[in-house]
Amino acid sequence: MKVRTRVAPSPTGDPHLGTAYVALFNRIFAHQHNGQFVLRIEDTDQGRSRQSSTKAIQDTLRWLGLDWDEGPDIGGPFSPYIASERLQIYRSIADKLCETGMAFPCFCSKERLADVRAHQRERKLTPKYDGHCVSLSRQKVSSLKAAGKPFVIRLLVPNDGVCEFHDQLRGKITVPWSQVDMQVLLKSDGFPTYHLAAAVDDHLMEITHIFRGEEWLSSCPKQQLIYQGLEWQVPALYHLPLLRNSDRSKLSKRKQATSINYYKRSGFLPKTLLNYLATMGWSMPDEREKFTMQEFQKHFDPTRLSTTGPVFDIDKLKWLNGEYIRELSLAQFKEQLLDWSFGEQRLERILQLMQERTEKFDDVFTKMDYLIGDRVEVVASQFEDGALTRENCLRILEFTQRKLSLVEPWKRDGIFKELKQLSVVMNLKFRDFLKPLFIAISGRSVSLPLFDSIEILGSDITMSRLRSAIVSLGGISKKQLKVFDKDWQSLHPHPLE
RNA sequence: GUCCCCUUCGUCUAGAGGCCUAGGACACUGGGUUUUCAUCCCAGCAACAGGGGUUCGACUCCCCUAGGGGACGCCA
Repeated sequence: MKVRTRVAPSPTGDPHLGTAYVALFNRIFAHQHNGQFVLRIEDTDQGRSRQSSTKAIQDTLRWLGLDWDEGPDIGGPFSPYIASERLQIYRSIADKLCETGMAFPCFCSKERLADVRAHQRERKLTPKYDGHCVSLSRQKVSSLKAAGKPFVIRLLVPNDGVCEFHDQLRGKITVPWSQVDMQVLLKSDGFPTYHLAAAVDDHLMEITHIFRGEEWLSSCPKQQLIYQGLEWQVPALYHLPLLRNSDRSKLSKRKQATSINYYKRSGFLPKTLLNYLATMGWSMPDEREKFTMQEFQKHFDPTRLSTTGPVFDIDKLKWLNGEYIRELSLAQFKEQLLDWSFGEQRLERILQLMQERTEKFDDVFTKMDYLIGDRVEVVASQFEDGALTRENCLRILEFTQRKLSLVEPWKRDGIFKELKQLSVVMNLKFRDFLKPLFIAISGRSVSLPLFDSIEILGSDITMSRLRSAIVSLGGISKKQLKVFDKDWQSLHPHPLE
């Protein structure tokens, strides 16, 4: 049997560990069966999709060694592999679904929908579309369209009965249709939603097996409806457990570093990450935990996949990485270390800052240490000797995180502008405002220029240092976070997001 | 709130009815090797969520409860 798998990330934000996790299993399974592994970019959200993110996803997957047989940059027999270049396809499928009565145009306003959902929540019902436009007559539809009224295409979902579908790891799953929303398939901007795009592309690209996150389990009924409406064969579905934070919630940026680049910049080897990810929810028959991708491919067996959500444990990741580091030859160690520390022009960037601040060569390395490796651990007392209270420091660190998460591109001048403006609206002297940031970023109150440092470190490391500084200061309580949220709102009358 | 999924040491996991006195790994603790540290070696700590069934026998099968997670968007 011909096996084809895919990973279909949306290019929003930083390349996520979850993407690598899912890509790994899809790729290994396809290659184990002499099949193809496809990378497809689902940029179906015009508002949030970024070109830069598409590139970042490809770069990091390649860095990990998770390269693909067909994809946006290398093409393939089912080109194009970018959703936004396939709009015509989705539209014609959506039309087809409308013609056969599997879907219908909906002219409801967002306000009305929000209203309906609010009422349903009040009455403790599952919030979903109320069927308002289901039985619009053809004449009515064409006159509304002619009048230029914006509309979406929705999937028609049965009122009663149950949906049955199959997950390879969990077996038969049944969901009452009454719980399934009449999902939008085509948005008013003419773009498909992920549900439509994924179903259509998977079919047209002849995808046979899908390994994806468990978060998609509840949308299976909708997808199955699309498949059945078109008389398409549903691919074999394997819903992998979700990677978890240490508190067992779904791995999230706020609680833990989720960006693959963070792990790269922290000095983990690609093979460590792949090996570790492979042990999340899967185990070798002989229980060995350290293995190569060749060994993984040889022994991978989806029936050994477990369904409980594994906590992503950095301690164990560090141990594994140590194992791999120690087995490097000295030459390899040297080469890889130098590339990691000074690659990508980093040394030049740093030395530019260093030269004018240097009197003797032996000053250099102690001053730039925090840009190369991890900074020293910070303690609360370091923040306390200035003009700011602990709470103010926390507020600055927290707001800086929020500000920086919106900065794009990640360049010194833009970062400066944003933070300068933040200090102004916070009504703080810039000097005072910067103090906790110097400590958080460099571990010292005096260091190389802050904004250059932040640019050189990159967003992932910067964010993690800010987060770690917040922890060192005792963290932000729920109550405090509420206060901060309010303050943040008042500083930004026109929300940035 | 509703629906769906999940439940073995703190964490990752082995376990497909008797092999379980529940095994391994990380972390932690103690000891040994080593000029220090790290590595390495040895030892220790530590779990079947609870309750009902089924069975001669349940970590393994079924049900209930509890807990955790996810989904409920013109996000993916």
